[in-house]
Amino acid sequence: MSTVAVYPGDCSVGLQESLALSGQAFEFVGDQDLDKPEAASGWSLLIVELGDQPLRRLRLVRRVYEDSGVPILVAAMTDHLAALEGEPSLSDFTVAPFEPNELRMRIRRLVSTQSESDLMTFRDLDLNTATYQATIDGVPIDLTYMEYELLRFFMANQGRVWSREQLLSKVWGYEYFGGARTVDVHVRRLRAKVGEERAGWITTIRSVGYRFG
Amino acid sequence: MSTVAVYPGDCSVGLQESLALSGQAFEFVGDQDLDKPEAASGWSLLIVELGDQPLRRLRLVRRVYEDSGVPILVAAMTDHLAALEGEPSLSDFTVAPFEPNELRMRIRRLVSTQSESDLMTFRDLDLNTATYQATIDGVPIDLTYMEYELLRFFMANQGRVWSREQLLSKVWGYEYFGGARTVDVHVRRLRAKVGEERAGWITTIRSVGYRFG
DNA sequence: TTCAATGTGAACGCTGTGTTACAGCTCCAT
DNA sequence: ATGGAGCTGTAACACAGCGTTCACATTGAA
Repeated sequence: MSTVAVYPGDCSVGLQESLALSGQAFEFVGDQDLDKPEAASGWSLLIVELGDQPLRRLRLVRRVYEDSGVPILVAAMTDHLAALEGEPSLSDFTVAPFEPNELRMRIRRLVSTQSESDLMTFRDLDLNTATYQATIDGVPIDLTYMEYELLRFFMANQGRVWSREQLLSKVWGYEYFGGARTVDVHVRRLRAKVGEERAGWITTIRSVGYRFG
Repeated sequence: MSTVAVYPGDCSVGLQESLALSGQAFEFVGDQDLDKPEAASGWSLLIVELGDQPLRRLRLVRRVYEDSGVPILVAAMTDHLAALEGEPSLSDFTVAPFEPNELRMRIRRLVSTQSESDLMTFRDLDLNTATYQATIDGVPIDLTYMEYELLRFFMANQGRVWSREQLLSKVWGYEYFGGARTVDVHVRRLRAKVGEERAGWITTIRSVGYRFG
């Protein structure tokens, strides 16, 4: 599920060194691994170095991608870039000489973000600010606008106490005139929607305010 | 709609040369351009060089992305890579020294994701941008021009919420002055034409906007 | 015990959205 | 020109969802 595979097993020394320096665990794979139909199912990413067989390896890339849909990072020489043009099967590419920092970054982008979007996380609660969706353990919960905004503020500002007045001005807006009890009600609804076992994530600090996390 | 913008206008010589060699047309923009709220609506890509103000420019990147959703390519130094970690607003990045071939490739990848291929698909709905036809399960449905454009934008930019203002500027054009309710009506017409069971593909996010997929 | 602060449930009223109708417009055939 | 047909934007109305508030219950501190 989280294996980063590298092909071919005997890839260039430059790539090997950069991989080593990037601080990631890898599994080097050969042709026999790629031929197994279920091969890619355990991989979160496949890195393919074009090396001296760019066209052959590109065909390979295309096939593996179409079979498995696994993200593919191609390590190429400058001369091979033209061949990558319009190739839909590669998720990203990098050009020799391979630099550890860049490589590490590209790997993490591909591995971490299956869906490339703003994501805030607390335990098993995710908040996607691009899609305006909240999920618990992957299961979406639907929040109303204000519930969402309040939760977002809490998740972005964890660990400290916020008074009702502060919350009103920061979440509802500076110009807002309303009773402070409004906050209470929204906190209550949030607690209810995230479920009983998570309700404690929002702590009440008596006669002060609320704290998340 | 197909302008590639570069910020800052006085970017490094190395980047300028690579841009020139990459054989693409550019428009160099400054702060005043980015401050205009509808600025990015005419761009298909924004290239930002972090230069000597990495953090400030990263904030800028984040703001522009959240306002407009335009793809952003960051040109960075190796030292700045760590700051890009987990930044959802950047679509891609490249590391100095900037190489023309690589740059050109990354630009084309980003531009072409937005100006989609001839055939776009979502579930059983196909959009053939070459023939300007939409089909459900192979059966053609006829959409008016605006319905078609709206659907095309949605399919090319799935999964993220778009406010009515963003849709107006991105689908109708940045120079457009019109009531936001226009969007509602067109969304409704689209929903009606794709059929009841598919109407839910366009989700209404109350007091935010719409999301497709 | 007593009082203040907070939890809880329900009701009201407003805002945003769905829906329909229609007027202006372009385009095309007559 | 002229008529009609289709497309688009806007206004008007209806309705549902949601935020706010209130009343009452419960908790916790003095």
